[in-house]
Amino acid sequence: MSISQAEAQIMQVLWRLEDATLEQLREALDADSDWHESTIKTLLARLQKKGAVTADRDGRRFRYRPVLSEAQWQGEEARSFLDRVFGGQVAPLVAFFGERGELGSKDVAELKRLLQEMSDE
Amino acid sequence: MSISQAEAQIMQVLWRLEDATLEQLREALDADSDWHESTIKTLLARLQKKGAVTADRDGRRFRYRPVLSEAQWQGEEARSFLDRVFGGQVAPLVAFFGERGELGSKDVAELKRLLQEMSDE
DNA sequence: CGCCACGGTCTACATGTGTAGACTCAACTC
DNA sequence: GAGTTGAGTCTACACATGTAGACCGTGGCG
Repeated sequence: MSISQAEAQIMQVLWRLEDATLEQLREALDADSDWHESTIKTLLARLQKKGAVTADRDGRRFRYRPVLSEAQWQGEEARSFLDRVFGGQVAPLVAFFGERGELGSKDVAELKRLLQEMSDE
Repeated sequence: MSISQAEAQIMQVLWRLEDATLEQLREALDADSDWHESTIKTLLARLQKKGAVTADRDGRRFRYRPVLSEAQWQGEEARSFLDRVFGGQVAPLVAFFGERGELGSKDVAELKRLLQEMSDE
């Protein structure tokens, strides 16, 4: 099952903190979202139901821990995005950004370095 | 306004054919989807409402033509995907696929060529 | 020992989306 | 000229999602 955008925001925090209580989540999310506590609770419940996080009792509260890893999620998202929008190929995506001049020379250099590394192995 | 996944499938056909009647769409879509005619009609109506296609009368039927271009759509999708999943950067995406060994040597070569071109300009 | 607060669960509701039937209107056929 | 047929419009409905209130149970405080 795939997780929604709002759910992913919760996951981002969990990936960063490794695990967290509701309170920690509330604090962490306070910065970039203005969700009510209730909303966070709902999203957590949905994530549990989807099997993306587990909740282990820790005293009176629960400690939420990601089950779905960030890399796994990124992989799924990237795959479905590329398939949907760029026919499953990475090169056209890069070409696309290149053509639009959205890759600065620094990005180009960085990418070259990456590719060099890859072909060295 | 953004278009949904099913709507994008309709657009794919329109981008390929430049413009099309309902019948042509039905035929073209018959291959990869098993939508009822009604569904196609609904999606077309929604796309018109969103301003992504126009319908010009051509005799008794309408000729649908894309307003939203494929490149525009790809750009929006790519931007939102990268922001959401890879912090807005292309390099981490490429690195990600690289690490997972999902880039064959041919892909790497292709990407290198692209980058070479870019830095030549 | 009873109460309160906080965490957790249930319920709710609007909107978008996938999917499709029902209805209508104009044009081509006989 | 009237009926058929296909194109287009309206209505419908289930499910996911974003957002949030109501309620409930338990542990810590006084």
